[in-house]
Amino acid sequence: MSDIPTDISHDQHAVRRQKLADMRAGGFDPFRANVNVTHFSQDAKALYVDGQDYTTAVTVAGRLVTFRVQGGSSFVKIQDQQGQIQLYFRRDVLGEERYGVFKKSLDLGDIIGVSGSLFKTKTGEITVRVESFTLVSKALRPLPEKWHGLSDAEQVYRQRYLDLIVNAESRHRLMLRSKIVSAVRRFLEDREFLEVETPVLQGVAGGAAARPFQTHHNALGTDFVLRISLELYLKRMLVGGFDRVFEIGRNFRNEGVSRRHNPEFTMLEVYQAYSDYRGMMTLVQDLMRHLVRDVVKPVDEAGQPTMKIKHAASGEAIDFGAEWREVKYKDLIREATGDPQWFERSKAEKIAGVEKLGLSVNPAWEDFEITNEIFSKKIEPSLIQPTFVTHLPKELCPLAKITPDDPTTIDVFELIIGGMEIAPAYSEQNDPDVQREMFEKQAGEEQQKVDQDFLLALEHGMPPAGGMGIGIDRLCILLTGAESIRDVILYPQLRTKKEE
RNA sequence: GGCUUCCUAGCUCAAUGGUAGAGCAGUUGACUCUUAAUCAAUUGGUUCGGGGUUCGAGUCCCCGGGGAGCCA
Repeated sequence: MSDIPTDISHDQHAVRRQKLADMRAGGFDPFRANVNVTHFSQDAKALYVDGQDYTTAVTVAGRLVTFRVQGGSSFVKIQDQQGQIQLYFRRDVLGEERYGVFKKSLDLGDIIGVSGSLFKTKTGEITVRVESFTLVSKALRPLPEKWHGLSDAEQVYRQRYLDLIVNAESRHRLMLRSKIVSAVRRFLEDREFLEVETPVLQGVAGGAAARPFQTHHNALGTDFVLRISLELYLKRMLVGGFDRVFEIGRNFRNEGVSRRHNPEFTMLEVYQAYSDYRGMMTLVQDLMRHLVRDVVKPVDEAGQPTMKIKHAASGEAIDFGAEWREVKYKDLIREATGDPQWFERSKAEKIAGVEKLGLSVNPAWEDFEITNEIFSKKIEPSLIQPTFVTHLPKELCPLAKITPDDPTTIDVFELIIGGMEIAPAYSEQNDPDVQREMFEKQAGEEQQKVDQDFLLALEHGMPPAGGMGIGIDRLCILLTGAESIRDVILYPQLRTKKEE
């Protein structure tokens, strides 16, 4: 049958191709076969009634991940979306010929469907005793090592499917991401938020300060940029009378790649009319606690439900259940510099102060940029427990309302968890004249970057509103205890490999 | 973009500048309740690519490719 010349016996690809060729020569082509699956693996196991062996029939399918042949009986495991299930093949059940096919033509990695009945083994594992099986896809390439899995980072990212097959942690983490996104949708829909979709191709990259990707539309003869933020189009929805809207979508920023940055990343933005930044505080806290309690469901050492998740980078346990700290930006700066009069200091004094903290700044920077260097380099990374930083300097964001009793700050918060910015939120600026002034000041020489169409929309009247953005990737880093954004993105951006 | 570091069999990893090895996987055989099954035998290498130093390079040096970490 499988007459494999010894000179290819070392080449697993060649051996598998030979097995496929033999099968086809024998009249069976796995790539033309299929199976009518009745259950996923765990659902099938749940059907088993204790003491009632061989009474429940199931048809399950999946990838062969364990292969243990011992003469006339064999145990194998297949893996599907729900996990693994053990199968028991016996010569006296299947007959000499089919059992021979099972032993000779199947390999680890093949995808098979089997029909049989459930029983429990001596060691207590619910197993399918196979009465018939079909190969429905031949794996021509071998799986990575069964015990250590795949650990080469490059292969994990470039061939994520292999990582998902052999690394249970990755499978679990990336499935958890799906569940988190789904739960965010349901949470918002339950509160009457409408999900909308706004343009990715935009004429002006608004809503944030970042370098966009450029592209071109041939038929329109127009240059476009890929969006860097969802903000300005969602606010137009508020003008249009959609009072509670959100979008979960991809943003693109043409900047560095790091453990916390991927050029394309997923943002959630939420806008709620007649709310403000304080309303967003309640919303995000409720959302995050819901995600921890009902989706991530962490347990402590004793196996009891907890609201704490271990922060991979610091090893500290982040407690989502405890009261979240709220602190003003300026107080954090005064605390970090040990200078109660920091904001009254001259620029030269500020530069000296920043350098005393071991940071270097460009003397051409504005005062607020110098101060903000302390925030982003010293303060932010140290805020591991959930912290609302409020009343940021107005220069940091042109889209928020000025604080009524302090014209130098804005009514916003920045939620920091695990040393990362997770969610900024504002009381949204809805005064078209103030907004125009802020935009023009920010654009400076580049007035063409002002989104005039958005300002026109504001002139039609936007209700007062609270708005918030949440970086979904970073949220997933936190909630899954991942170390890098690449661990929560299925296909993180890598260099394309050049052919020799 | 800069600095540091890594790239060895399908996978996970070894190898003072001196004959490239192991485990898993593969191949052949034994084995009808295994759990990283076990037992016996056995195949498998352009050491990322190119150049250099050396009697001799996986190892040292240079150029290039890719990954990771830190920085910008």
